[in-house]
Amino acid sequence: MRASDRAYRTLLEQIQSGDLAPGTVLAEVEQARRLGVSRTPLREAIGRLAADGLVAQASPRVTVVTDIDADDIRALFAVRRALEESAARIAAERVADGAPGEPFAALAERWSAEDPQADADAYYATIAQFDQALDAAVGNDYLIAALRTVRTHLVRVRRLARDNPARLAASAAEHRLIARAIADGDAELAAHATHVHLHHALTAILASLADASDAPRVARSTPGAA
Amino acid sequence: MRASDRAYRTLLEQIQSGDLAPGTVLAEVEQARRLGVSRTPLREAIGRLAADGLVAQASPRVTVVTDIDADDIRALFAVRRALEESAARIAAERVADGAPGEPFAALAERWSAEDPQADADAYYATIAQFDQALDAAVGNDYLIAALRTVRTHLVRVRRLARDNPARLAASAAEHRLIARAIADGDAELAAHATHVHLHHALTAILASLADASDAPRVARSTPGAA
DNA sequence: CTGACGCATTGTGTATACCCAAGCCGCCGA
DNA sequence: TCGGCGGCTTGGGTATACACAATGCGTCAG
Repeated sequence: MRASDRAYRTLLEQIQSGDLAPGTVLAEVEQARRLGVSRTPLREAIGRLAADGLVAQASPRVTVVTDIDADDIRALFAVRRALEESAARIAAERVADGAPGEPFAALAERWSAEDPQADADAYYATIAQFDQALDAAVGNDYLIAALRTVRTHLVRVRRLARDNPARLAASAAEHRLIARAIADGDAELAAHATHVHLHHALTAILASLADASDAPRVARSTPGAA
Repeated sequence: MRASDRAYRTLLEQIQSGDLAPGTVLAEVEQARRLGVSRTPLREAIGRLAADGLVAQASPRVTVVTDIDADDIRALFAVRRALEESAARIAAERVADGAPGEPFAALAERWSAEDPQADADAYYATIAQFDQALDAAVGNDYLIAALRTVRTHLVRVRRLARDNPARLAASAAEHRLIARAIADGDAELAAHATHVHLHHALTAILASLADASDAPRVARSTPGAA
């Protein structure tokens, strides 16, 4: 693998996981030394992160990890709603038009069979499979690229708002409906179920954020509302 | 301005204008020499173009200008529909919620007053102003970034499909309705009028493409159907 | 004559050196 | 003592040198 790819993946992971907190300054020489690559591939990695919106130029000389607040999450979900509703609708239409619906039927089965107590990691792994099936079903590179950007940011949002088991179970049920609708070729239901799911997801995330600001963690990097 | 920015702008312009035809191989040393910059900033420019989807790695060693066909245009419009309908709806909602609607009222006026015989350049200049007003009204950086990518590709699509005066006049009327709906804060009308406009635009473009393949230009870079 | 192997060439990936601009600190003058 | 100016330091932008890998062509063997 190329050094620039390694640098990108490493920085992406560390930003998404919060190891590199929002506001952290990414100096080229320092990061290059830390990641064991030279400045040239590191610059390319930072450029890609900037294109993703995960870092930004605070001033002509300093690049910082971008922050994400409740307004960002609302804005992100507005885009997500637009793209995922379309994706669900198109996928269902294509299934109705003869494309294979088995992957979605299988996922719907997974979500009904799966232990609702399963941990968040298993849940998100299944979500990733669903996303992959959706991408394959829509077969639209432009849409996939746009969704990829949204998902990149979404990883950070999920970290900000830890899910509770009840929400996870409800979310699984919502996804079961979406997957079933796509498998059945019901475009309108797939789109509306997606809308409903995203509404609940956004509500839960914002509520979780409000809780977190009421009882902030120790060693919180940003001052918060407290 | 930075050398990498100059290289990016120049290459972007030349790809969008067709000076660099689809399939053209972009070798680093050759392009760096041609644009009068060194390989380092040129690599950054090519990287940005790759992120935009305007160039792609055909093989590990060759980067080529991507092609765009009827299927690409349909895929692009699927994304465009999702994003612009949302943008129009959100803009109208925000106007209804107290945001200034004057820019859209002024644009609606422009489109009703404007000479329907006006040339395509003037038409697209007004469209650009409308896009700018829309971006400002929605105030959603994630949505704006996604729309920016779509518009980047759209420039190439417009070049492929030369517009006729009748379509330009009809399109102006469609935009007048959209702008009025936003100015009036009518979100549903704004979204549906956008949907209708994009349907007509896509239909006209595909028809124009079909005409063009019936009577291909001389010196056409790709063999075409003829 | 054909196919495979090896060498040469070319171009990308990476490292590094140089240059310039911006920010900061200290000094001087008011 | 405070404000402004100038130099120094630091870091990003660019150019270039070097290394490696892939591709293409030529040659040799079957």
